[in-house]
Amino acid sequence: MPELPEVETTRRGIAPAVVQQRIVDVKVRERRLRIPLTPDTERAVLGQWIQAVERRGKYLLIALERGVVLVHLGMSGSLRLVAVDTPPRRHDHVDLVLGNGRCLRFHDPRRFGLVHWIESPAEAHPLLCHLGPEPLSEQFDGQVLYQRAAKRRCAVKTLIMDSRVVVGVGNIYANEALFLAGIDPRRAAREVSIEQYQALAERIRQVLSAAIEQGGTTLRDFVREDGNPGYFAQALRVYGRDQKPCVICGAPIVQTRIAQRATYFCTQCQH
DNA sequence: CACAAGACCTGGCAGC
DNA sequence: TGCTGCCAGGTCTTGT
Repeated sequence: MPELPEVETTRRGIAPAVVQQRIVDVKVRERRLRIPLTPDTERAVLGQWIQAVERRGKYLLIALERGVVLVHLGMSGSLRLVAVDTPPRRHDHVDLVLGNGRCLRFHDPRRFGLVHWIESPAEAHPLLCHLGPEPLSEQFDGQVLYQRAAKRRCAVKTLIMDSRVVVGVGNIYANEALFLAGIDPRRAAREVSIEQYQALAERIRQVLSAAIEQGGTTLRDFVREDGNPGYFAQALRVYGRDQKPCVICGAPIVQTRIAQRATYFCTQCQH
């Protein structure tokens, strides 16, 4: 699913329709999410006005008058805006029914995602308080990566996917950014130079920004708030391209596994 | 502290 | 047409 660009695409899609709306009903069809959805969430949320829709890493924060609804899309989740009378489909677990006759509907076949109400301040919540900087903010650069890499023998790919180091970089965009930066994903994090980390940080920002502009990457599950896919999949240079020619040098892209995750790279272009 | 591996789930697909 | 096994965009927890 959803890495940062898909979550940001969802945020931008739903915000105009839900901000300044009142939650007039909450329908829960499945409580067994990553965090079980308890009745106090419904009780707390009902009748409140939505103030804003923000994002922290891959979490969506629906800010209410009192507290915040945290939404995470896990691997297979999506949020859609539908008319109130739209019949639910399989795996449509939660509806927030709004005063304007629309409904924010959470769908997640694998149930790795969550919908969870918390009291403010959200930043202090255990799910959010250890998160690293936002990759598209001023707080993030090559220096941050280099410092955090200091004692770490894990692969550089694993480092940039660690949400305590930087948020939002999932498996697809980690592969893509390392390709664009010309860095072998298997390299030990502490062996990578500051110059290379500066290039890598720049490429992470670039690939995430480009993906947001395209509405994210749809491989199978992800849909935008209007039910349409994102279009960045066609721009992927290495992810999913095992044995296909490198777009730079033509050598076959190689697939391997790093920390249990599919990893794609060009042995000619990445060192 | 750093790291690897397992756990959580369902659905889609390849191969037999 | 089944059935089986493997794979998938993400974290969190456990054990070394």
